[in-house]
Amino acid sequence: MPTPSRRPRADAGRNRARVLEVAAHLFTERGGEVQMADVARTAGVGIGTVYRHFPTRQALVEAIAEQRFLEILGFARTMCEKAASGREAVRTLLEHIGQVHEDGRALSRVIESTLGNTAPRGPVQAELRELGDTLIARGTADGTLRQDATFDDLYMLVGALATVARANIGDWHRFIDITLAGLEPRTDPASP
Amino acid sequence: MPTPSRRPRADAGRNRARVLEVAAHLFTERGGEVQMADVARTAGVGIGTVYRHFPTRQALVEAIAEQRFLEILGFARTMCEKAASGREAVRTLLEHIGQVHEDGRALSRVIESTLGNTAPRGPVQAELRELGDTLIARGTADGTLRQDATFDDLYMLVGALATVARANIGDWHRFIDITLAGLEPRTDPASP
Amino acid sequence: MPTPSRRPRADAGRNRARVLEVAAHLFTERGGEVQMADVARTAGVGIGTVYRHFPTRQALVEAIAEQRFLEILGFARTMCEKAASGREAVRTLLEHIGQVHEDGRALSRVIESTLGNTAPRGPVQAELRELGDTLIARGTADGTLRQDATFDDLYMLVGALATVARANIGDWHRFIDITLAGLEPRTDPASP
Amino acid sequence: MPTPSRRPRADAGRNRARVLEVAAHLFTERGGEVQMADVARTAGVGIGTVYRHFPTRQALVEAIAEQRFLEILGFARTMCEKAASGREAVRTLLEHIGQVHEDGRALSRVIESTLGNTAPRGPVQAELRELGDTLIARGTADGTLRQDATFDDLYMLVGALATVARANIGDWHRFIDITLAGLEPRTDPASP
DNA sequence: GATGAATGAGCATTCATTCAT
DNA sequence: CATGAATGAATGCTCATTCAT
Repeated sequence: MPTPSRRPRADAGRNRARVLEVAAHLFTERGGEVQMADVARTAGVGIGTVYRHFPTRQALVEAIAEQRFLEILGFARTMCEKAASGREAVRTLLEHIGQVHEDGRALSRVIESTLGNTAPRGPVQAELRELGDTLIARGTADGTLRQDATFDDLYMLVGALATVARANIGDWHRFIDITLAGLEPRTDPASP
Repeated sequence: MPTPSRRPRADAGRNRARVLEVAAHLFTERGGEVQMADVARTAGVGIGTVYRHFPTRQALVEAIAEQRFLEILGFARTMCEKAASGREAVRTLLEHIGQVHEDGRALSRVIESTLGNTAPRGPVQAELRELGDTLIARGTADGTLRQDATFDDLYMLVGALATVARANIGDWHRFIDITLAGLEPRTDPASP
Repeated sequence: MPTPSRRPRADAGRNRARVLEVAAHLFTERGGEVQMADVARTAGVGIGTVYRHFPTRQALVEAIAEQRFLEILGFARTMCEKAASGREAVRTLLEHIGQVHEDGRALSRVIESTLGNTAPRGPVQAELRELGDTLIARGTADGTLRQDATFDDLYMLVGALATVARANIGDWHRFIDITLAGLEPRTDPASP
Repeated sequence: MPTPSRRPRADAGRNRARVLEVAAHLFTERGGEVQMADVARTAGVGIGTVYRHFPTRQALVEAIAEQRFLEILGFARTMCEKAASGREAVRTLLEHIGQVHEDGRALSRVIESTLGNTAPRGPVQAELRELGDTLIARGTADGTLRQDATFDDLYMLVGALATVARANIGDWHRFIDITLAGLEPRTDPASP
């Protein structure tokens, strides 16, 4: 790894990145029982350094969560154009999110218990919103999603999916199937 | 109140019931910050007594959760027969569950963070399973649910619904709508 | 000491007294660098026990300070009647207080830096006030103190004396001399 | 302000003065909770620079205290000659000192808790001593102070006055009154 | 059975000081 | 000379659980 000498020069927040990476790793493997001191030790820095960059345990978790959002956002942008339809675009996104939560169950639980279900702050939030709106619009336009589908529906389903995937409540692929079926245009507007 | 003298009569597990009731109350109002000592004090017993009946905090939470399951089970039995169709029976059940979690958000969070998503143990589990199977069977029989709908689907959706309702992720009534739409018989076999 | 077995029965706050005694000792010898854990260890109890009786470091210091006040109060009552005059009664009191602060310099500093100059709360305060008033009244009545001497003067001088004695600013006996001379009846009302 | 470019000219100890000034300000306003980093930030320098000039927090406080002594010394020199008598000269000095401590209570406490009651080192000490001796000598010579009054008395009373003024123990003007009365020539040799 | 005092490992956070650049 | 990122020992406090009475 990029750690030539013990105390490089700390070019800007090189350490910050390292701490973040290490923390994500530890949370993923050991969950909430990870202590700030563990993070520091594993990252090879003093605990003070961890606190310089993340003044609170919660701040650290927030940073990790934001990083995750960014990864998902990146993936979503790439995939968005390749999908055959609006619904398939949503499906791909959901599958990715489900996988992220399955792969990082412990981390997911830490984020959930620390931040509740707070949406990301600032620019990320705006980008997320924009992306979601785009997907929904595409689906309603090409007729692969119900006309009344909204961003809020998507947001809600993502939250639910995260729970299903991280808590191992059932087969989250199946959850996506059912859910997307529920978002299809209603053939029979008056359900029997 | 029923505490005339210092030691009323120590009737069997009168205390157990009292502790359980008080604990549910406190968790509902103050969430996870409730301490075992609070429970004891509020119940008017020593903390040792609490531990006699519930050897662990987790055990106490489990007992509360089971009680909840029982209430839901009771409601479900009553409602089951009145519903117009299998799907409507499921809807009624889900609506009830959503309401329970909305009304007891803090308690819901405590249960979630303490027990993860562990299903109830013992007899309750069996009864729950039986009830669920019955509902699903009725729906597939009367054609108001997809033929491939299973108990596991229901279990998963209940878990997801609980999250949506307790974390306030969105409108859980809407969640039920989408979800039940997804469980309808497939008019268009084209979707995977 | 009255510690037959390791965990006697903790008759009421036997432990409380022990912790208080030990804490006073340690503060007297090592001053502010004493940690709560030290107190617990030295007292032979768990740190939780210390916190049970004194929920805060400040609370512990307050208790020690109050104890000191009580000792002084006790001494003052005894001495009050034996003194030849009001002024001599005040002198005896001041000498005692000076001695207490000289003997417990480090403890005095801890009390000062923790509580500032807060007067004792509750009943002790009232008793102190009463005693002081009595002394002043006697002195003004028998003509050994200035007619305009007040309790507030005494309170202020005690505070100043405490500083002189604990900080070793000078000879506190001399401070008392000067101070009492200043409280004598004014022979010459218009000072030259 | 004198910070045109990033590094003005680095004139000798221009920084030292700035840090000193800023630190005194901060201590006066926020007391002991001021951190070294606050001082650096407010002074617009790096924390390393603060430590270059004052190798220790205590050193910084000492420098501030010395500065104060110098101000008082300056005032004393001016006033000394104008006073009507030795006693009045002492009174004027004490009034000034009381005012300084009242105006800078928080700073006073910081100095006290950091330095205890250490007298200033080096030349300032000598000047202070000389001034005090002069005042006392004048008072004993013109008969407005007791013949046995000494510099140590004055030093002690100043220390006590500082406590009264900074801790708000009582009316420090009254303290000066009583104290000076105690330093008057003894009309009645009866008292010890 | 009941009681509640005692336990003590565990934890997040602070801040004066150092030193590589 | 200046900078400020890094350091890490120190600290007060919590709370589930135990056990002597």
